[in-house]
Amino acid sequence: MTSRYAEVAILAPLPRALSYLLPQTQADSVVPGVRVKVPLGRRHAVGVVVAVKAVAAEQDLTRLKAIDAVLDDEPLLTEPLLRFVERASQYYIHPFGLTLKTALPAGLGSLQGAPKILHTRVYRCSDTPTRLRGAVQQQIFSFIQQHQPVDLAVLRDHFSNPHPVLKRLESLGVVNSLEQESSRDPFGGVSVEDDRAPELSEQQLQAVAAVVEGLNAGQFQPFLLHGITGSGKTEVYLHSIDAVVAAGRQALVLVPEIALTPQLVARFRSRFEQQGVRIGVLHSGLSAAERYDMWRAIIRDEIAIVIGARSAVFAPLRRLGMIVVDEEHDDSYKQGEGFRYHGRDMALLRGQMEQVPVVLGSATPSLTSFYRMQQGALTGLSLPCRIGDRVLPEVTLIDMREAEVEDGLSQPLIDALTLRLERGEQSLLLLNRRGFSPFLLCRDCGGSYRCPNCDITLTWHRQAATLRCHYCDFVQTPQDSCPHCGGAAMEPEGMGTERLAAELSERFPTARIARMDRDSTAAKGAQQQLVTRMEAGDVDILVGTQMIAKGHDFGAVTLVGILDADAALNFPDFRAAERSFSLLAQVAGRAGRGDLKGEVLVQTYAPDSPVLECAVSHDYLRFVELELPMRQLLLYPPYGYLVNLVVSGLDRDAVSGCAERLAEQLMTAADVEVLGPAACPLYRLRNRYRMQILLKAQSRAALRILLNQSGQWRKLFPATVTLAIDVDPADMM
DNA sequence: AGCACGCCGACT
DNA sequence: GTCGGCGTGCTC
Repeated sequence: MTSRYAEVAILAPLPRALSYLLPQTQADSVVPGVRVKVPLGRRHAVGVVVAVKAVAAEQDLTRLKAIDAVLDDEPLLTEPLLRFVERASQYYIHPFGLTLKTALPAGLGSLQGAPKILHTRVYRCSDTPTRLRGAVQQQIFSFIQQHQPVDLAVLRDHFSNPHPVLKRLESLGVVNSLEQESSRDPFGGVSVEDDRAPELSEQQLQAVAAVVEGLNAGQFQPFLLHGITGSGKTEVYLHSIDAVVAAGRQALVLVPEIALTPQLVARFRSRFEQQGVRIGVLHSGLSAAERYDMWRAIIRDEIAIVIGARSAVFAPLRRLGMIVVDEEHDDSYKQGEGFRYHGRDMALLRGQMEQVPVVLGSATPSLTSFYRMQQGALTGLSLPCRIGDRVLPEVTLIDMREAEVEDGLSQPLIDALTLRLERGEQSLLLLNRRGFSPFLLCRDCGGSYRCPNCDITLTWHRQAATLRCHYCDFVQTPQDSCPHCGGAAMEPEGMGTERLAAELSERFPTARIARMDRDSTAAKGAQQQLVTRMEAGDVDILVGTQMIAKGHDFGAVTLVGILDADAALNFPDFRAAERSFSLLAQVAGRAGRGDLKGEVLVQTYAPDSPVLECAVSHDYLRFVELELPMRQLLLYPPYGYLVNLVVSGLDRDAVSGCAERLAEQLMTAADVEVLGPAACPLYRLRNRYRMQILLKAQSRAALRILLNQSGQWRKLFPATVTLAIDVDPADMM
């Protein structure tokens, strides 16, 4: 008998997988992809089996401990998926076990408190009754007949106390029931209308044909679908996915944050569910148990199309046929903490490993993707026209240095809002700062409330009557007097969405004003409710953060106002211009999507900024021609590759000392430029001091060689100082 | 991540 | 003399 042992990646920050003997019982259920409980030191931990190996003759296994128990009946990951996660962990220099923990539904890494698999009773008709006594019996039977299989929970929703009747029907032998694993309905039982595919334009047809060709070729092929807002990118996805499904394969659709795009999900459902094609969603709005359900439904091969946020790139589809990354330029694809992966880049890696086409779609592609298309690494597909030839909105810059300004609103914007109210048309106002005001200022000493853990002022939330830190979770209520000098008057200084909405209400007392930001949409369903009100025309002016820029398609909006266009422009970051341009282009695209022409007013203190000029003229290509040479000059992406090393700890001197020592050691590296150490723009965050060292190189290989030694760097540090490695950073705050 | 081991200050 | 602080190191 050949003995075997298992390689187990513990879901904790261990540098490598550990070997364990198979358990006495259920040894055969130890297969790659199942979770196991293993002894680790003097405690127990959860890990994922990543390989089962036969013992080589010379190996001594007597020192190995044995697996305690197998935690899953079926693997949670397929073998190709395990290999993909492993590659991802190598790319981002992140421990395999922790990477797995991020990829898997939350809660599976601990021994207690893991999400439960729910079981429900499901009813079906088994016979046609000769005659049923009682109207209720008849009603329930007909309901089951029409909707079978029917969940008990659904019957409870439709009938009061159906249980005794169901028992009776069962004993009559006309229905039967089955205890089965339930998939909680992620759509909350909402069904959608059937939707017919429209005729495609010539360009759309060409794009679909190219993708389908890639699909049929059965090989990795990356596309960049560049189409301005309203040009019909979604139809290209839908038609391509139609071909994927027809070929018996599955599609993965990534969106920046799915909770923000209920319309996209509804469109997919209406197009596919009538054909019996099941759609699954994975996003942060789901509970841990719901995600776990969805994950299991996917790996059981019950789902043909998965729509999800960045973590859905790890969805355990077995017959993946294509990956779509919608709004590929969006920053929310990059995870900012822990396993700092980029959903789009991982989609490309997975597509490469599984030999399937990957479609990146955007109205304002990331400069990296656009450049790679120019270089031929991505195949370009272009949709240059808006559907129905709707004209782009007219964009006007308002020079705030010269304009008459009241409460943060310039006179031209006030006039434009007044005009929309008179005409009964809707307006959107973008102000990318939530809360009432960014701080409370003392009139006597000029002091303000600051976060005790971070290097910033506390934002005043008037409605909640609290001061909050937008970086850590610190909350406090203000005192009656200034905390510094005891002065009486602390007054709100600066403008946030909450204040803007309040001031608009005063200025336009009869207007219906709503606010959409993280605060006003925190409650479950609040976001959808806002969208519904907006669509029903129950809102005249919608004030919001960048949330209003993404994914919504409000037909009756004819005015978009951007209050502080410079905010994103002045970010201390090489991507500031790119981010500004795409945000402006996105919001501007919200105007005039219906039959009415749109107008966009942009308030700025830098009206001569070339970035704004490009946005005004809807000129993406000119923006690219402007920005790429700057990147090239400084060897920033896409011309160079970056890795940001963030050293942090509670002790200021220990942090800077470690950062200095690390930088010194790095200086010897070949072909890698070492910038810093420098204090991070947010020097103190969550009570930790933070320094960064930016590595820049012309090739990934040079960085790779350097990063291979990163295991040793941590030895330079005491345990109190931590090093975070951010490969391809999206920002450097 | 846990969890134990180990080496320096304030207590009976 | 010990109790306990947290800094360091290991986990098959």
